[in-house]
Amino acid sequence: MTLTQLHYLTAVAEYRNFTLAANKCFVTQPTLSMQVQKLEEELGVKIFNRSTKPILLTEIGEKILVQAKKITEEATRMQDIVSTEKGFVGGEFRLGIIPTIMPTLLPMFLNTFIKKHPKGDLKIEEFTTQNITKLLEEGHLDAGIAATPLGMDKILELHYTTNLL
Amino acid sequence: MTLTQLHYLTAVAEYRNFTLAANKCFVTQPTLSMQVQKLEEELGVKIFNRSTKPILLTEIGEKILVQAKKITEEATRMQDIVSTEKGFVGGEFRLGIIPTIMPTLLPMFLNTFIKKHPKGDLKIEEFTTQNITKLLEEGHLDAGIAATPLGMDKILELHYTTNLL
DNA sequence: TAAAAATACTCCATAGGTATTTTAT
DNA sequence: ATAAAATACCTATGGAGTATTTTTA
Repeated sequence: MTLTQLHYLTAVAEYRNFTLAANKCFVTQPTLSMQVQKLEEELGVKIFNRSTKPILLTEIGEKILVQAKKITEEATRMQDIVSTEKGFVGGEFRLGIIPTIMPTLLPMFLNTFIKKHPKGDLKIEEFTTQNITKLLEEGHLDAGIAATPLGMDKILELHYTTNLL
Repeated sequence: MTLTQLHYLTAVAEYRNFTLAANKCFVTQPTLSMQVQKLEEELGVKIFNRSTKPILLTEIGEKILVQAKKITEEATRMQDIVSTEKGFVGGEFRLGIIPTIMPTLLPMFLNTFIKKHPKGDLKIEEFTTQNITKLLEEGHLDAGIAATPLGMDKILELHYTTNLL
């Protein structure tokens, strides 16, 4: 039993369709099918009833799904725990923000940030969207909140900051 | 992050010694060391302080260990859930046993069985060792308890029954 | 007959092993 | 000097992909 198999199992249960679940997991359908089969084999039971039109969980499959979610949930928390701990060792965290969304988005962000980084030293400054992206590239900001019509390309470049939020 | 890595991590934390932990996990010391290193690399933190005489967990390592135990515990429960469900769906469970060990081993077995299969319908009959192996092969028994000088080969043939006990 | 899951292979990433070196008491 | 962890290298299991063949509504 692997964590990957449990993720696949959860996806299939959610979408009730192997092909669709495979796409959502960014793997091919045979890969996902094989892993679910191996899990079923290891546990010695059928988790899904493939005969029905929308695939359905077997009786025992329902219980397996519940447990699978518990495990993957705890596994996710592992990453959170480490991120949180790592988050406040660096001390200062510099956030750039555009004036427009100050009153709306900032409270939401602050709420999340304070929960995750109670010891964090947060510095907030107002900038234009252009300056935020520039300062991020230069390393003068740790994160930025800006309007998104700056292109998905740019947003993807910031993936390394997402786990800090 | 894999469940195996979490098991290794737990073992090292318990024995405070990579070599000893490796033995307990039935792998070699380099294998275990590498997996712990990969976990540390993935999480981006040192879990153990190797400089101290008996290896010690780092501050963050302590928190990681707690979470690792939660995850592996839930993973173990998965097996239990399935075993329990499989245990009583078949209804009757036929156990062959040799007279010699009736008074000694049977109580131990019963204790385990009842815990795991509260709804199980257990049928116990006395047979000779030869008959037990024969009846197992023929499918007339679900499990047997016998003296082990019948050769490891025969015992290995019964591996599919071990998780029922 | 279409859409979806299962098979049959091929490939390669990596868990695991053996041998050795490095590092700390 | 010695016990233990790290490193280097090799092997092989199995996760993932492509192509194809069953299924079943």
